[in-house]
This record gives sequence, structure tokens and C-alpha cells, in this order.
Amino acid sequence: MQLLLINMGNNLENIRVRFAPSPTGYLHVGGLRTALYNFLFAKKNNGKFILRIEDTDRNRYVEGAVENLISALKWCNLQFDEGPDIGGKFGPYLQSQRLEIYKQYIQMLITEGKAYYCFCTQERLEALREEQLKQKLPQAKYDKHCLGLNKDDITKKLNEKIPYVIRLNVEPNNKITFEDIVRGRVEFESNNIDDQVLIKSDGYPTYHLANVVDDHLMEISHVIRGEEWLSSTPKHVLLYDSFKWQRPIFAHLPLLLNPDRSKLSKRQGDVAVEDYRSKDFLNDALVNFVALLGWNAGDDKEFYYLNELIEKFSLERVNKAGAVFDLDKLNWLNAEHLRKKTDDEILLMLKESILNSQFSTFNYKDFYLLQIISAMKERVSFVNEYLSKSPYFFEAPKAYEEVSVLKNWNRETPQQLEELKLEFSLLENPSKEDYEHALARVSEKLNIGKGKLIHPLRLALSGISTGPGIFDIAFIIGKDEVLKRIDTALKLINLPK
RNA sequence: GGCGCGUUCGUCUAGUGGUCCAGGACGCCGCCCUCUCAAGGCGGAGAUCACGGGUUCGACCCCCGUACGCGCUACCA
Repeated sequence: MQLLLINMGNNLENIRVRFAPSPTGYLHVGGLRTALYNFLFAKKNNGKFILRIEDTDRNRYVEGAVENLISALKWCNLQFDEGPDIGGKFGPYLQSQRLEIYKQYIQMLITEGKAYYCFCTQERLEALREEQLKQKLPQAKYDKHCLGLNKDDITKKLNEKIPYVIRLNVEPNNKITFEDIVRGRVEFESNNIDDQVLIKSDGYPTYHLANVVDDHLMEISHVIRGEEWLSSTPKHVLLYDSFKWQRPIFAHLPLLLNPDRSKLSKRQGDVAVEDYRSKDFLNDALVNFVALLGWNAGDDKEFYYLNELIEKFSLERVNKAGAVFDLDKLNWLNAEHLRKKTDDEILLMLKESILNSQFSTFNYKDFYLLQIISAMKERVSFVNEYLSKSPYFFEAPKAYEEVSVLKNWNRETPQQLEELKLEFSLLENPSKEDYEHALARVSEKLNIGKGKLIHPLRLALSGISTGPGIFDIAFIIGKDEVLKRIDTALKLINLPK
């Protein structure tokens, strides 16, 4: 009976995963993808998603980076259950505040002979490396020089305050094997593994020690991280085994790539979540897009909301190969998500956009903006395109697209537009249809095609040749404005001789 | 150099031994719709499944090798 309750293997009942970035600036889209998969896996399995900051490199610390990371995560709606700002049962969640813990655990390793003090100077290390390089050894490795030190030597050096590091004692001639959910079985030769530094001379742990100790203490069940960690996983496995701790389940995710297939980098475009946010991308679209970079549900569905991703996600369906970040597809997804928003949702965003634009001093009525939204909705991919693609709704045109003038404006046009203006001026509270009928009457009267009137009218009202139906535009800006803009155009547009 | 991982249309991908002379999406091109531009609908071009050997009656799918790419190779994460 009792045996049935004991389950030593990892199972899906107590899922705890973590996103563990180092605070070097902002959230990288690759980091977002890692965070997302962790989040999706946790939520799908009723588990916990934890944010832990790996700030054990004091040289790399960037002011405000943690706040930045958190706000980017929140913008993407990846709410974590435990973390530096909200706390939790397993805190603190900043590694720099856990130094005492690492010291305590490293002592266990030293006692067991699994780790040892190393007093070698930087100079000796460099000389060693150079020598090994000269001998064309397959690989530069520490020579375990300090492993030979006896207790007295060590206490003496310690008392003399000679700087030291603590190294992992890797036993030779072993095979180190582990299972990875996305890669399957992975095997390494212990001879190829260096005696990694675990505690640096400044007393801080390296990533390798800290991540293992914390993952164990925080009861992390699955380590889901980027492929760049695959090569150091055997060191972590060695550490788990040395501590006699159960290993978590590993899943190493494929990398995100530049168009030239190198690792996604700043040089070739935007890499920070913030960059996309400031370029008017929707959080839903970014998350949707990034989710599909390395994972798919096995069907043809491409449009997802976060809750749908949670429902469908599984680590088993994560791909092995790196994925190029294709901006075209992100743009498309953004347009898709934007069109699915309600007009009221867009209204809020549009007002925000106006505030940050050249039109910030104008005061548009919600009712007016809503009309613009319904006219432009299927013509924009980004909220700010309401302004850039149809500025004429926000301000009367001051100039007229040249090619369109050349194409649609001829000697007879002014006369014809005068006629149209007259007909329009007779209208009372005109609807779209009223404008349309009025224009039809004029075209009939002058015996010319409607196009002869429509295109110049479009030019006069909008200054450009693209946009919603011309009668919609007329209706939205209103009769007074229509008449005014025709007058202005008549005055400003002069055909070249 | 060593070790590890990977390789299906330009890109993201489906595919788990026969239903694939390989399906979908983005992008591109054409047609329809139409006052323009979009959106939408329809259609098209686009992959000798990196290459070479096996295994098998049969391989994109399994095995081996090669090439290429990427990652790691720090007292960085």
C-alpha cells in the first residue's frame, strides 16, 4: 500500500519549471521563447512557473535589468508564480542573495572529495593552456594540480588568504548519459569534461553550481532551456549525482537564428521584446509567432491565443533544428491578430498612438475614430498605420500625390469637380449613398464615366490614391470638409503645361 | 582542433516504413471581386526530403559514413 504512494520518478503531478535569465539588459526573443515554453508546459500540467535571476556574474550586472525583464514578461502575459518581486516558498529568487546556501553545499562536495580547492594563479593556468595548445592536445583542460594538496597545505594557504577557486573533481574514464525530451539519449565521455570551477575567487558560484543547487532546492522537475546548455549538462548531471539528488528531466530547445542561420543577434535586426513592443507589435502576435518557432501542434492551425497554446502545448512536439526568425510572418500574424480585435479595443490603442504622433494636439471624438477604424481595419497591419496610411482622416491633405495627379487630373477636371461640388452642396445631411447618387447624377449630366469624377475626388479628399471607398471617406469627414477640400484641391493642383 | 547537436519548398513547418512523383502557412506571381488600396475567394511557381552507402519486398521516415551548419570548449551565463 505504502509503496504505491511513493513515486520516485518525475511525474506530471508536481510540475515546477523555471525561467532563469541573467540580468544583462532586456528580454531577448530567444529568452521569450524559452520562457514561453516553460510557462506553457507549467500551465498545461497544472504546475508552477518560476522566475529566477542568475546574477552570479557581478561584472555583467546591468542596472534595471531585472525590472526590465519582469515588465517584458508581464507584457507578454507570462505571469510567473514565484519570483524576485513576488516571492514564494523557495526564495530568495536572486542568486546573489543565496551565497550562503552555495557555500554550505559546496562543503558537502569537498568533504566527499567531489570538489576541491584550487590555488593556481591566473598565470599558471594560462601557461598550462598554452603548453597544452602547443602539444596539440585535443582539448585544454585543468591538470588537477591542486587535487594533490593535503589538508595541511590547504589550511595553510587558506589562512594565508591566498585566493582560490573550488573545482569539480571529474573522474576520468566514465560515460555520462542522460535523457533529453527533445534530443533523446545524449552521451558524453568524462575525459572530455574539464574540472569546472564551481566557486569563483570572489566567492560567487558559477552558473553550473548555482543552477543545480537552486533547481534542486526549488524542486524544479523539468529543466527547459536553450540548446547552448546541452554541452554543459554532463557537468550538471555529475553534480546531481555527487549530491545524490534526483536529476530533473531535461529539454534543450533549438536556437533562434538570423536569416543567415547564425545565432539570432542584434547585428541583424531587433532581438529585444521591447523593440517589437515599441514598433507597435501586439503582444499576442509576438507570443503566437515565437511559439511556432520550434513547435507546432501537428495540425494546420497557425493562429493562437495564449490560452489555446496552453491547451495544445507539449514538449514532445518541440523540433530539434534551429529556426530562422522570419519578420514577414510576424508581420502577417500581427495583422491577423489586429483584425480580430474589437473596434473598441483598437480605439484604445489608436488613441494612444495619436498621443504619440504629430496629431497629438488634435481632439478627435471617439465616434469619429470608430468610423475610421471600421473603414481602415482590413487595410492595416499595425495600429500606427491608421495614421500613416490614412492621415487624411486626421488632417486635410496639404499636398497631392504626383503620379496620381498626372494620371487622374486633366484639363476638364476642375470644371467637372465644380459641378460635383455644386451637387454635393445641395445635399442635406448626406449618407454614403447620397454622395454616390449625387456623383452618378453629375456623371450622367456631363456624360462622362464615374471614374472621371471618382479619382479626382479621391485625390482632392485624401491627397493619395489608395484607401477605403471614396463615399465612405466623404461620409466620415463630412459635407463641410468635403466641400472645403474640393476647393483647396482646385486651388492647389495645377497641371504642368 | 576536440566534444555535442542538427540538416524536408526562400522562411516556419506536416510527415514516425507502403495512403508522399511530399501536405499546410508566410512571402512571391496570376485571376476573380472592385472607384483605388486592402481584405476575401480561386489558381500557380517553388523541396531530385544535404549527399553516399546499407537494412527492407518497400525508406523522408531505421543504421553507418561524408559534407555542411550551429552550439560548447572561461574564475560568462
